[in-house]
Order: sequence, then C-alpha cells, then structure tokens
Amino acid sequence: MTTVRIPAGWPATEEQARAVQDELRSRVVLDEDGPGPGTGHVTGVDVAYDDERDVVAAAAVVLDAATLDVVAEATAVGRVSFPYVPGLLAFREIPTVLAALDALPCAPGLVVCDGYGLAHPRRFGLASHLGVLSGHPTIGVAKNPFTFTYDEPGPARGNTSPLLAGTEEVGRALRTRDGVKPVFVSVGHRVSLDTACAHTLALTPEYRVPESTRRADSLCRQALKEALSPGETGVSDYRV
DNA sequence: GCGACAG
DNA sequence: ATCTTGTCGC
Repeated sequence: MTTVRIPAGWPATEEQARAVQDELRSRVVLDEDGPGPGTGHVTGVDVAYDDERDVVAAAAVVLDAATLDVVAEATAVGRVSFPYVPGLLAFREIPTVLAALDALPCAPGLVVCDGYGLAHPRRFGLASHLGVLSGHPTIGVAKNPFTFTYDEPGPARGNTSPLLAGTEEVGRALRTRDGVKPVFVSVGHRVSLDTACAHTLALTPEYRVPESTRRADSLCRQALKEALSPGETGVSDYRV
C-alpha cells in the first residue's frame, strides 16, 4: 500500500475548488464511445474515511470485463484533503484514488467511480475530474439522484429514464435489478452515456451496485482498518 | 432567507 | 461517508 500527501497547491477553499473545476472542465473529452462492454479491464475505485483521525484510504480493483474476475488490486492511504461539500466531492477523494490507480500492476481500462461525472452543478463531478487527471476513460455510478430529477424507470432490469438538470439530460436512472431502486449513471471522460449504461448493466448480474464498486468498497474499508490498527507503521505518518 | 444536497 | 444488532430470507 502506498501513502499519499496532499498535493502542493491543492485548493484550500470552496471558492478555489470551484475555480479549478471551471478551469479543468474544458479538458473533458465527450466524443469517444469508450471501450466496449465485456472487453478488456474494468476498474472500480472507492474511498473510506476516518474523519476523526483525518485519514482516507482508497482502493482500485481491476476486473476482467468479461468474467468479472478480479485481476489486480491496489490501495493507498493519505490525509483527508478537503471537507465534504456537495459538488466538491472530488477534492476529498482524488489524490488518494490517483495513488491507488498508479499503484496498479496493469492498465485499469474503464474506471468506474462511486458518484457522478457530468451530472454535476458545473458539469464536472468526480468521474470527469478523475478522467481528466488520469487520462483514463471514466464513468460515474451513483446511488442517489443528488440534486437532479427523474421519472421512475420501468420496473425491469435494464429500464432507464433520463436524469435531468432542468431539461438537460445529464445522465440516466438505470434499473439494474427488477423492482429495485435504480442507480444513476453519468459520463465521466472519453465514454458515451450508452456505453456507460451498458457497462453498468454488465457489472450488475447479481447486485444493484456494480461489482467493481462493491469490490473497491470492501477493499478500501479493509485498508482503512489496517492503516489505523495499533502497531501499524503507517499511522505515525498521519499524526504529524 | 431556507432547505436540499454524490460520498 | 459513518454511527450500529439483530433479523428475515434465499
């Protein structure tokens, strides 16, 4: 597991963070379809926090897109780099997530984020931000509609409805299991919305949430526990 | 001004 | 996100 420091020049205020989003937003690539579902690698990323101790752990889990078997894993631990502010989630997660991605022994392929991409107040959510900084194709799969509106999709797995910011479609509500609350899919970087939804369906043969996120979620929680466990060498680094 | 608000 | 036991069900 690698350790991370907050990057120099990292925004310290909400105003600065919003300015960074406005600046980087122009680098998002939206004219690529992205890798086809069921081919290559799909990587889930997620983070867990201990705000008391100011520690954050990230995990990246690479799956074979065809079989959903785990191909590789990596974790990283760092200090919390920003408070949670709706619309500024990326500043809280990205340094540690990037470190986990960098620690992977293979190419991640499509990166699946726990949150939003284009479906964001300034059209630059976590998935888009991570895509621009890493260069990888990314999508966002969120469990809640955030500030957006949507009509309930049909009851069957695969049914969708537009996720709307006013009249603009910023993503899609996608039912991944029959009769179960949908997830909310949006484009991050270098992937079309159709491709993003197809991948999300391919990643949910059994559960509502993508297998990639489930794997990354359990791994980052485990990494956080280990980083905080007594006697762990890493802990001292976060108390300085 | 007040409430809502990804994780 | 996180705080948290048991419990109902496949």
